[in-house]
Amino acid sequence: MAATSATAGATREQCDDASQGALREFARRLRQRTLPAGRVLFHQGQRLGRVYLLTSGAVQVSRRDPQGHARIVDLVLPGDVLGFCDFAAGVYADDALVLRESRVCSIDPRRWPPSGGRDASLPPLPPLSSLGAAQVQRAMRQSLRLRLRAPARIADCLLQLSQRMGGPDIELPLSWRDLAEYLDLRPETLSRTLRELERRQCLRRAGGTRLQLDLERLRQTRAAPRARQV
Amino acid sequence: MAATSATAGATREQCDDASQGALREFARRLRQRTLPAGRVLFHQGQRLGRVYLLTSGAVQVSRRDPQGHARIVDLVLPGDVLGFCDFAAGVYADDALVLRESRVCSIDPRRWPPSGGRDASLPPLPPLSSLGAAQVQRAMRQSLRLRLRAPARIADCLLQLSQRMGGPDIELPLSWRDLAEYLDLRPETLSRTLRELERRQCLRRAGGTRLQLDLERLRQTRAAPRARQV
DNA sequence: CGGGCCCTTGACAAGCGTCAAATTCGGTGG
DNA sequence: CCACCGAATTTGACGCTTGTCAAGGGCCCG
Repeated sequence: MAATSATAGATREQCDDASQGALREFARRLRQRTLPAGRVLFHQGQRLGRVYLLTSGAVQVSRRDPQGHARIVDLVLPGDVLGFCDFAAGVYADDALVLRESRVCSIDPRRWPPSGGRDASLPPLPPLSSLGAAQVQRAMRQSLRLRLRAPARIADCLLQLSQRMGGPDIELPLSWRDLAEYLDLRPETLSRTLRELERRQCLRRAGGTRLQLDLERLRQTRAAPRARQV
Repeated sequence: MAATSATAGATREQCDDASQGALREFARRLRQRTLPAGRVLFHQGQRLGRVYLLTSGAVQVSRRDPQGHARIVDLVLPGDVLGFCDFAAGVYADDALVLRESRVCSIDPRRWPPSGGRDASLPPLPPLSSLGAAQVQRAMRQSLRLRLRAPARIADCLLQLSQRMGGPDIELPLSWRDLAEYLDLRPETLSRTLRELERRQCLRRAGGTRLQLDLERLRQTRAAPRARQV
């Protein structure tokens, strides 16, 4: 049972992988900029000028709630699209902050696909819409993730990170505190659950936010049913 | 405090309203089909042919989890876009089921904007991308909703329904059981929380899934902080 | 050295899930 | 029209998960 579930999870991952890989492939044919950590890509309320495609590094997207507290609503990893959700409104609804030095393609939606991308020997650049589709997928995955219990929620997030970073040894692009906020957990709960995952040998903490993951055990944790089956 | 929060919520609603209203306006210029309740719009795994725009009725989107249990991941209301998330993959990832007789515009992404829509006296039809942006917005709202406690989560959902249905008296397009599943609550919890909302005079149940809402009180419930502020 | 922030741990409480059972409701057949 | 069935909903009792509060340790930086 756990085995089949873990397999199904792996299938979903591969699907994600394919999509991200394709976007990264396309990104290679575009002009990229390198941005230092701490740079702000865009502010809430700013007029929308660009849609971004991340090829390395990490970006966080946060939104102020009515109480004025900033909530991290999205974590953008290599291969992800950023800023698309504000396309229709014409105004950015969130703040985007570069967490680690990142390489991004800055895309002007009005000039897509770019004329520089015309090369008959290569497959055509995807329509702008398919970039949007990638962002819907990410938002949907976060919705599904929030329906999991703390251990599975964390496992799903770490598995995604390991895919994008390309290996089982990763360093988080944000603090534990911010990761907790992104996963809608309290820092105390995250800390306790990590200890529990460590006890189950799903991962090892190697100083700071560095982690060594056991992908197979993490998949089992993610696939563990929310409760005893009826 | 509660007042400002409620106001901020109203602003978000108006923003949503504008976007949905715009899409509905555009939909009026397209050919529409009427679909009876129970009709399946598309199946998981089916090759993607169309993107849909709903102008009346309601559609649910569900996905099988690894245990084979269908989870309702999206509720599509008038003015919403449907099926866009599968654009890039070319295959539908979910099942879409018509809950109530609905009118939909069926959009072929390869032929957009349609030549029939060319009329110099009207504003141009929006790019396909902006339809995608609308769906990202919806997925993001569901993510934010799942971060609320049960009473606020239900209040947010009911407020959205009342907007789209155009008044404080609404009839849910799905059963309580399915609404609970959509909101990631157990039916028991939904039932108990509804009783509590009724006690607070946020709503009255008028038989079956018919409801009379007190929008102002619901906004206050939604805006109530998750916990005592530090 | 001192202060502040992040992370951790413990104790406790609240919220929600789980189970079991009662009740309501819609539809069906007599 | 009424009895009956099954599914949906409701209610109660209870327990697990997570949030909350308080306190302490480690680390960086002034």
